[in-house]
Amino acid sequence: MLRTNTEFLSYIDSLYKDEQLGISLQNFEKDSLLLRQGEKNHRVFVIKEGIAKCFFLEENGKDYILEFMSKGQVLGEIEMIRRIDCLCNVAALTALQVYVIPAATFKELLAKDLMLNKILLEELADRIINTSSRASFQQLYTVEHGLAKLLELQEKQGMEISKEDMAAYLGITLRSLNRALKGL
Amino acid sequence: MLRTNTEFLSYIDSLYKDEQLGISLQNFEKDSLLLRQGEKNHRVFVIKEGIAKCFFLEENGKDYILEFMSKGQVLGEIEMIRRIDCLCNVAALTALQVYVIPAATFKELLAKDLMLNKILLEELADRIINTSSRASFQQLYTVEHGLAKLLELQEKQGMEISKEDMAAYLGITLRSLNRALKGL
DNA sequence: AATCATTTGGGACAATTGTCCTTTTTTTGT
DNA sequence: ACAAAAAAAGGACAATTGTCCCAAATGATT
Repeated sequence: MLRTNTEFLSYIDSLYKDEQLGISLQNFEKDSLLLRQGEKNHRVFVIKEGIAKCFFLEENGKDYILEFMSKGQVLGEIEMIRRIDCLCNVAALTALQVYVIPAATFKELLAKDLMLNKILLEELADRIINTSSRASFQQLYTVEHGLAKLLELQEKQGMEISKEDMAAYLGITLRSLNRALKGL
Repeated sequence: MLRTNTEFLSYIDSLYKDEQLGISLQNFEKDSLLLRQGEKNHRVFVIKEGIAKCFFLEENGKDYILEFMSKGQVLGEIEMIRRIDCLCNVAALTALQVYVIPAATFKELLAKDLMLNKILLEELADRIINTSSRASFQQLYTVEHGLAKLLELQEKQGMEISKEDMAAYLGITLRSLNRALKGL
């Protein structure tokens, strides 16, 4: 649930030293938006420190949190690979330090660097496993099952999530979350 | 919803000619299982003709259909990339003709062929877009919205799906599907 | 300490969905 | 054509979830 990718982090750490590539470090404060759903994007972020959330804002005003991202997670790469506008919003849940890779650099590496390709393939495959397992689980089990799983993960990661975010992660209302919490 | 990938199909078409690679063609009859959730897998399939469904079978006995796959779609690649047992079941909805790529060949290509890497990255990125958008939509909108969208897609693809599969795709019971159909 | 504003939790009712089981329709075999 | 079997549809009730709104708790300000 809190995704990390140490391999990607050390890969990018070493690329950072090569000044040719124009990779920089940037800070975002808590609650700022790194990517805004539907807008153009021209860089790729890799989280060095902190936690972000990726979420859809649906037309009916409801949020759905896809993932919580931490060390070594890439942001904006899907948009770059598929040449589309931002799929979802990405917001900083804590202060963030991120590597920023310019579009040109990322595309060049994609076209030439087998190591990047390998790491990305593994990351995307993993996300598919996660996202699809979760979709299935959330559709076919009760909210209480989903909540129990979420609390377990949260415990294990030692991470605290606001109730609003928990509800958005489960795809339910706050009211239902409160009820489910009682029921445990 | 009915995923295809013409680029992948022509790529594999040309690889097939190289006999060194040991890629073969195989037929599956309607309703047969290509991959069984939880079992080991040692090859990658690419659909040349026909339609398959990927679905989870949850412990409570319910099915959730992830995708309907057709021409040019890869099966088993995630398992190969992440070295895991089959994530879900894959069943033939129509008679199928598929290319079969041995594990060794696929891994070698992964390690050396930038073209394969590129095509796969684009395919996986696209699946993430699909799966996550759908998860969000299904969680945050009513069944009727989801059904309307499904019927629309089905119409557009000129594909017919059994009611049981429609329900499994929407993650609801047959009873609920029938009710929703009335409601339109 | 008192007041106001903001956040958090829950009551009441309506709407949605699941479960179970019966009824209706379709298919199959003779 | 008809009976038997199988598949599909729907009724009735229970459980779950959402909506709307109010009450309690918390926090900031004077």
